[in-house]
Amino acid sequence: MAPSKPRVRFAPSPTGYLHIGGARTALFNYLYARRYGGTFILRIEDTDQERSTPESVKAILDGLNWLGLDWDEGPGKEGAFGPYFQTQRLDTYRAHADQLISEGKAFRCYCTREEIAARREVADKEKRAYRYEGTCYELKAPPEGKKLEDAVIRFRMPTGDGKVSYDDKVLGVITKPYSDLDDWVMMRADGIPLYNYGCVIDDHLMEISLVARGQEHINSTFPQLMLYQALGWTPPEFAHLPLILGPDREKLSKRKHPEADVMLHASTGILPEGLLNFVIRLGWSHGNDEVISREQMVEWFDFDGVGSTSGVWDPVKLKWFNQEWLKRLPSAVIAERLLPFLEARGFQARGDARLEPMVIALRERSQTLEEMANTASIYFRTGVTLDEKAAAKHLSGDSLGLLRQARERLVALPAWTVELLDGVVKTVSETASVGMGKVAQPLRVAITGNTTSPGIGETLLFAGRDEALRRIDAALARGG
RNA sequence: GUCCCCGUCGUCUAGAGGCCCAGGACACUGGCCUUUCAAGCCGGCGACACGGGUUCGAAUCCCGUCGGGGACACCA
Repeated sequence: MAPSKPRVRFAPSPTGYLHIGGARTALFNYLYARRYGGTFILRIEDTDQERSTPESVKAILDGLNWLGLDWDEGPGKEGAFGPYFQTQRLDTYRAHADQLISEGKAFRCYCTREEIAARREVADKEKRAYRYEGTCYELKAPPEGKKLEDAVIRFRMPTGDGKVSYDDKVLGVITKPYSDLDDWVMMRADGIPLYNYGCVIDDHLMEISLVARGQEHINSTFPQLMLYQALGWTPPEFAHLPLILGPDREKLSKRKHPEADVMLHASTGILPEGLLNFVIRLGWSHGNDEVISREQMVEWFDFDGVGSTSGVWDPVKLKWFNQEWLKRLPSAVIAERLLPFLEARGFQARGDARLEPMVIALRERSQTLEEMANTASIYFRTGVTLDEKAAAKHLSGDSLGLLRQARERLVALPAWTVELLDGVVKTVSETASVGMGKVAQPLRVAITGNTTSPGIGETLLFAGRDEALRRIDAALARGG
């Protein structure tokens, strides 16, 4: 059942950053290839002259690299089926188009866009699919006033009441009558192929065995299928993946949804593991499993687990997944990834002994690296801003006395460890016959400026001996 | 408008005729734990769009209705 050595591809057009929908398409293709020992190909569909940019190519490669979705063939990994940029394959498209024309399966069309639009309008009004119907079919030479270079190349749709259908790996059999299809443009006058054309030529020549892409492409698979037929080629399998919808229930798009940008999430401290885990659960499942590692994804992924209903982007659940990975990944790894966020806040924490313990304490209280860095900043900074309400409640009256007692024992400590630090709180509270909270809270407010933080021993440790004592003194001074 | 796809808790989903008066996760919520906040643990709320069939029996199959989304370019 499982195809041996499938060849699959991700074929983005470089017209902006890598977006979430593309990332998921890439992920599914990647996983399928990895699971079955196949090949994952990255092909750049840069035929849109107006919108394609080298910067976008870089952005897409960067995005895939950040996600860890490495390709076997494609930019930077030239294989036997290159080149992998469509603009470098123009001769190939031209050659096949010429062949199709000579066989009467495609034709040069000299009509203006206006003429086409007008006729299409008439067809719409008469409630029938637009068909080119004629005039250019039999042309052996350009009509008066036109040149060969003016002609676009159109596919000549068979007439009659035939049907095209295929068995989608996700949706099952889908059929479309010929009468719904028109004489679509394969290639522009300047020799640039259009999507449906370039895609088929490349998929076949690159020996793609399965095309997995978003459901927005369902309708374009029919003209593509007709082309395979005309060329006498066996089409690959197709799997159309459910769409990812924005909070407004519309397809996640770059224009309307900022969260569609993969690297935006990187910048807010989402881990690639978290993003991938969230995204794979949108449209794919393996029983009730939620938190899934890369290894398990590779082991479990297949298209029979892909659902057919679109999923809504849920930033809350994304963060939950992210925290799960924050908690699961080795603390050293998280520490390393946290560094840039600390640097952005002006702190050089590399090599700081407090870093890893801090990660361990903070990852249970943070959903993103950004949150973690913000909290960690409190300890790296010099001085602290006290929250008025917290100070009023915990740095007044009896609390001040307890704080002073704690300070005396703290300075006397032989070493600054969590155990000894916690011990001080315990001793002071026992001596004064009060609950530990009576001692811990004033300390906490003095150190962090607020009433919430990790355990008091850790909090003191993170601030460091000198800084902690300074903050306590400041709090004491303030309280009178 | 035409064509295509889809329709289980608010959201992501399990479910492939009896195991389901529907299970898990997020969120929300009650409690436990506790030096705070988290984390963790225990509990609660909450859905098979609707109407017809088929069947001894339907969330699961068929038809219709309604609803949602997508595609209709010399963009991909």
